[in-house]
Amino acid sequence: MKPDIPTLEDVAKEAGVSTATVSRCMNAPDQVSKNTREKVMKIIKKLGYTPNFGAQALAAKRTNTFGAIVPTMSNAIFAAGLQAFQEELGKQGATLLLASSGYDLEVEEKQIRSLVSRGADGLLLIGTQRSREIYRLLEDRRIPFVIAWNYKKHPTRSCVGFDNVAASYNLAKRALDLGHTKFAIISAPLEHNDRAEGRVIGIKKALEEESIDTGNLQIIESNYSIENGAESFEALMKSKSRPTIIMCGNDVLAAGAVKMAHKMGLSVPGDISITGFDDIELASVIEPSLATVHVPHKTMGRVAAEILLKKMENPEYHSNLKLDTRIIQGQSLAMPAKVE
Amino acid sequence: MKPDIPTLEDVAKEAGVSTATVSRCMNAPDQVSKNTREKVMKIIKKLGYTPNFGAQALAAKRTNTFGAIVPTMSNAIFAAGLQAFQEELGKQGATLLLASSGYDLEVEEKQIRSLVSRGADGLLLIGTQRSREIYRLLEDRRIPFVIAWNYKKHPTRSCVGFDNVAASYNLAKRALDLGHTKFAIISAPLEHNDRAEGRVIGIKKALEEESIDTGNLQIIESNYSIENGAESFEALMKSKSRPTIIMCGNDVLAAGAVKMAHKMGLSVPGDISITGFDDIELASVIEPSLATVHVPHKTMGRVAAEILLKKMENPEYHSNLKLDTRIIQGQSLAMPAKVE
DNA sequence: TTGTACGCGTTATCAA
DNA sequence: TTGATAACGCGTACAA
Repeated sequence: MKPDIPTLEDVAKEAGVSTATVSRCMNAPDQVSKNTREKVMKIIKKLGYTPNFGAQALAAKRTNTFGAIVPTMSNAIFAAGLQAFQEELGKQGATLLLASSGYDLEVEEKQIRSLVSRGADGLLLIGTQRSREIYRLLEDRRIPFVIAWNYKKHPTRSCVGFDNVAASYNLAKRALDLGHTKFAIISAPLEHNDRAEGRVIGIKKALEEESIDTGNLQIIESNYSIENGAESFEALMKSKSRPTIIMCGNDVLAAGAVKMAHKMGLSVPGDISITGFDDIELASVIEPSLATVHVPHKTMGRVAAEILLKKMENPEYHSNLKLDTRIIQGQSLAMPAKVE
Repeated sequence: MKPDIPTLEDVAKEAGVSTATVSRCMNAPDQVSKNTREKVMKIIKKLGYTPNFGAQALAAKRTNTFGAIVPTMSNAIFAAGLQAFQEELGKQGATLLLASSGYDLEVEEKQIRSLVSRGADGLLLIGTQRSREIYRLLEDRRIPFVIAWNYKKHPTRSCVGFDNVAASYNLAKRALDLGHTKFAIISAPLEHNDRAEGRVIGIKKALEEESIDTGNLQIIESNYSIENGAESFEALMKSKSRPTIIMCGNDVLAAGAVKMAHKMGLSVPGDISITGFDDIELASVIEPSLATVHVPHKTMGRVAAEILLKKMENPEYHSNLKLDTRIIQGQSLAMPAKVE
């Protein structure tokens, strides 16, 4: 009556061989004669045997499972990257354990511990900001990990990302070249988010090079949603010193800004220029099309998987890979109406 | 030199108690005297002990891990639903094992087997289309699963979804009421996708009720991307019998259609009405705003988790939950230019 | 090429 | 309240 789950032993008995032989059929087929192998495989199929993961992990000390912790799955950029990450892992028969931290470093830390204790063979992490102890934990246990979505040269750690500061700097530079001097920023929350932080830093750097005071630069921090982008935009445009350009930390916030601009009867880029970041599909649908920064999210996910798999084979392997970004010259960025 | 990972035994020795006591400290704290418990917990912290997952699974026969298989993570609707699913699980200390099948039923089947052998305590699946054997496998092994994103009454299986047919029917009905008679459809690929299929069926049903011939109704199947939506739209508008309304299987395809309409110098909804499905954020940013169907994706993810957790406690529990959708009356749907 | 037998780190049963 | 100890299912030396 019990729907007993077949074990290695069941297969062995039915096939008239030892459990060791059955085990070898699955893990090292060449060590078994073709004859017995075929016999065993038939029984395996017949019984619908699948190895017990716990036992396997316990005995073999590896799980063929990789963990990833992203701030959120609702963000298209992580979704696309994860998709690529998982596809690459899938090719090697590995599985993905996924958690999302909600941009909370403590939650992330718990999840790292959880994934580690679940025997993750390797980890994909976003950004570099986390406690020393957690890095220690990973390094002590020799758990390969790779950091994505932010580039930071490091002698032993691996990362695949891009230079948020430089990308943002370049975009701001372009705005300056067009004659803009009155900037404002709508950023994702900066705390515990080195990507968002980098993007703001890049803008400030560009402004300072042109001797524009960044002391009273207006920066609104806003959670990832179109609605929030719209609200922040409204607030900025109602302030006493209207900017001529609003640079947004990501395309979603920018989309909200554009939406609100229309609602307020403002022309983009006639009355106000708006820029985004990420180049998600959304950017091309908005009218006017969004000036933004293209980031190779899928490539990042795929490469992260590759690095992790290489680290599995050779623990000494590491790689700091900086991917290129490029500015998408959308119509939402143009010269300011009146250059003083 | 080895960064030996502490085990239950290490903790037991250091604390001067038995392994059983340490185990109880973690799993049934009330069965241990406050005194020893505190002593043990201190050692656990000190040594940085975390239970070995494999061993735990092997001994306890449950993993506190749930699996989910989605067609793709790149689709915002699944991303949002998964996010909610995971958050709900997280509250109960459970973790998510995630895989994506790329809309391939065979891949999905492999992944189900993989997740099962990994000891997933329960599964979230999308849609109802899969082989009998796989349902048998799950039911034989008494693995709780819940089907989401499509509703189908069933005496023993659980699902939380919505009626794709009815929702789509209602939207088509509204278009008919406005006077449209010449329809065309841009759908997601229909094979192995009961949601997409249902949406087409709903439209056909509405048309047939008005005695509109659906025999030569133009349906283009198109993969999920703005670009594909645009191409399909162009093809339809260049055909000899131009429709007055194009109903799209999802908002992303619809966004592409709107984009191409602008490019072709066509006014929406003046020259052509366009509808979407899903009501992702994108729908509200497009101009004109998209007429679409709101689907409670997050709720679906959350409820799916709740059902699964209930099934864990009581294997007999099951629930067929139909969530409501509602039509979003966007500006992209209006009366046709000339009603004949 | 195949089989024997031990160990992996927990949980859970049964005594004490 | 605590401690021995037997599973749990598999991988893998080692032996045959």
